[in-house]
Amino acid sequence: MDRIDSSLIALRRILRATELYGRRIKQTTGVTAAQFRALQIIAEKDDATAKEIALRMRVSQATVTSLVDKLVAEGLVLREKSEQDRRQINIHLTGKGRRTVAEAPDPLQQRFVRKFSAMEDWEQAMLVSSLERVAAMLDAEDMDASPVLDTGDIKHAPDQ
Amino acid sequence: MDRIDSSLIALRRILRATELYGRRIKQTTGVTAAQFRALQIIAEKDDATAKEIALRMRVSQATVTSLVDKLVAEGLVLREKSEQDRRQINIHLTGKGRRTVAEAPDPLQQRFVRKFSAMEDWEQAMLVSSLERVAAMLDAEDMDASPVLDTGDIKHAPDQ
DNA sequence: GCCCTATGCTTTGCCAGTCAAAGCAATGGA
DNA sequence: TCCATTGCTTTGACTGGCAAAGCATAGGGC
Repeated sequence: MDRIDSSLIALRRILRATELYGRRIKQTTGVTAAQFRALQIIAEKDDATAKEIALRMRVSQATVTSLVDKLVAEGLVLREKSEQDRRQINIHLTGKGRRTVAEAPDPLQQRFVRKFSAMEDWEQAMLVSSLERVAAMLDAEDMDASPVLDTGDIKHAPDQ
Repeated sequence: MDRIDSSLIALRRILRATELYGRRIKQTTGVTAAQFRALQIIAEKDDATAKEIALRMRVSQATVTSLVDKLVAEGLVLREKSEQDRRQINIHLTGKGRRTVAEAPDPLQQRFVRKFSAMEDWEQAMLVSSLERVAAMLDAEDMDASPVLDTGDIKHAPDQ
């Protein structure tokens, strides 16, 4: 087994792990991964327009509409017409939404953070540089990825 | 920005890159990523049972049934009752299926392989060990991942 | 040889995410 | 005043995914 195989297998495992965690979360909690991602983007500045979310998530506006529909149904966000430009809709968090973002459990990310924190300094450095290297290898276009995995937010990861 | 953030961002970029590539392939080729993954598993031994595919892909048998339905509709595979155990179904490739697997373009994986090959020996080694480390951090259970990314197969990657 | 349980797959019915295309509403020139 | 543009939603469709129920076969145990 050569290194190319090994690296591809490892990548595949990473991909699969996030996929499986996503599914599990969908089943156990109310908010799904995609919905939560949208929620986080809104939470960053406490509100956002549909277009903004669509651009950040790299999905169509139609998709955002349906995601936001669900968030509204859950009482996590509210729609409100912008006063400046009444075509725009400001989507902003409710108290419940804010709480959800803050408290959302994220087993995958927590797991990562916990184990990462336990690593030696040099190991951490190596890992970061390797991951960034791989990311650069894979993504063609610019990406404004925020520090967010599919299903969680580092900023609020509880067990540090 | 600390290392945890950096590593999570990099991970997110990797995830997103594969996600976007998957979408692009879905749009340009007939087969979707999930369907192609199933096809590859079948191709490995030229045939497979539904259960086998379900286990390898970590999805339910019901899901496999629907994926195979689509592959059958596309004329890529055929279902055939096993002679040994008539409860089992052998799913095997057609000529078209074999051609599809062999020729399927895989920009993401090709890209990775090309860049990986261009790296220094020590860099390759570091990358492999880092990726495996991360994979181990993320996946709880054992995983028998084959050397296959979401959308392609290293065995047939053309540009070496 | 007959039951009964286990096994392998499909069917049914559901939900989420995603898009394209069409539609509606407001903006902002010309 | 009109019209093109912009921002969002609606509609309708497709894929992936699951659980539960159903169907057919296999294989013991008696």
